[in-house]
Amino acid sequence: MSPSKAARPLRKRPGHYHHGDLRRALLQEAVRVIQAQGVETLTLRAVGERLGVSRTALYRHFADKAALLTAVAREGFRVLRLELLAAWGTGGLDQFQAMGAAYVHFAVEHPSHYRVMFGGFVKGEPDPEFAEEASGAFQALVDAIVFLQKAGDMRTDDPMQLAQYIWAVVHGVAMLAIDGQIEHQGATVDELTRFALERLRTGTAPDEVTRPV
Amino acid sequence: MSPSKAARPLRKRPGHYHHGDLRRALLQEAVRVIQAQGVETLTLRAVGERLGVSRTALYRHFADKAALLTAVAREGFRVLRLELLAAWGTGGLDQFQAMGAAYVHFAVEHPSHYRVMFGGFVKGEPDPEFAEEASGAFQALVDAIVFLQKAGDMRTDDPMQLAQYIWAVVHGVAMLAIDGQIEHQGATVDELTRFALERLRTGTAPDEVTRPV
DNA sequence: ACCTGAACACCGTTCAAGT
DNA sequence: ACCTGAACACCGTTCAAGT
Repeated sequence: MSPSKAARPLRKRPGHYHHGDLRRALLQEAVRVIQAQGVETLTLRAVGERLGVSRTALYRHFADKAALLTAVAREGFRVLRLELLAAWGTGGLDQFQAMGAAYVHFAVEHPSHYRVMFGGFVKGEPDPEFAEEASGAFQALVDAIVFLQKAGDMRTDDPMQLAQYIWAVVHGVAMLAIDGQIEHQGATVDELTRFALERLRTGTAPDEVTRPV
Repeated sequence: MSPSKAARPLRKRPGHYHHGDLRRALLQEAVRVIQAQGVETLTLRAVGERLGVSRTALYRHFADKAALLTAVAREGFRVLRLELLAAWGTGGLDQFQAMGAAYVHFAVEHPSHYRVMFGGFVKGEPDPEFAEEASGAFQALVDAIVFLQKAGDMRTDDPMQLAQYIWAVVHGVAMLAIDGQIEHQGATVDELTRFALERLRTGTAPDEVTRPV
């Protein structure tokens, strides 16, 4: 068996002074632990040990534990944005539905990531890069809404307000799904997601009582 | 200045062996700390010290820290249910809107309570009393939906599914509000709540294209 | 029954010192 | 520049002992 040929060394070779790309390895390992066992079990000491590095080495790359979590959240928003954009594609009402489904799907596939992103771990206005990534994902939604409005497929309220509302809906479904509150009641996440997106579409449809022909 | 005449002694009188109602005092103090500084700063040692009690006295009343938090969450669901019922009153479409507003209001007024209730601190199926309280609040919503359906004021989908959807909407708004993501964008929580409830109403209205007279 | 005090096995973080 | 190892000030939890 040859060792895994991962692009980056996960573990420092003993005796070697430098790790190579410790920052990336730290992030990767943090995500792995969070994914596997939850945020609250993440300890910096265990991360260091697993990487074959002293427990204080981390402080060369992150100010503290909160900074590490912020970096994880930032990465989460980046991936989320990409998946939203992929679902949206060239745009349209059906693709908008797909975007909503992709949102919930992301949360369900990366529950711990999602919790770090929205769990209140990122306080105040700490990291500008984080804020940029988060608002980037939000912007993908706003853009889609404006597109639909121009096509006459969505009511023409303030796009920002619509975006916040729609975000709240998928965010709510995602959170309940992660907390297991949906399946606990005999329903499935997919069913609820479909239903929610259908209600959402009805609720945001253009109110053209008399459609101009 | 006479001392506050609170019904229960917050602090044990030194020398006295029993506290009086330590369980209630612990709960009360935990809520105070969480409210003031957030869940993550809550330490059992500080709680004990503030109550003038050893740091292990707590274990006579709660199995561990998680059990204390579960008790806080349970109390939160109880208060939430009461406030939802108060807003609903004798029922009706307007009262249903008031119920939604009351939900968001509760979250905004008790953000740390709310975080404990939904932050994933309560794992698995630990406390039956907690589960009962949580599903009691949910039931208030289901009952209101059935009422509206009978009155012909809401579409007649499965009430459970509708309830989950509506819960997701207000939950989403509440979470975004608590995270400061709404005001961060120049909007107010009240505006978004109003808008969301309006869209919600449109999306769940009975689809009677031809209304029977 | 209820509370105490010492002890255990952990944390995150700091800091002088090494390479 | 980057990493180390000891140390500091914390945690939650246990347990024999007191009343």
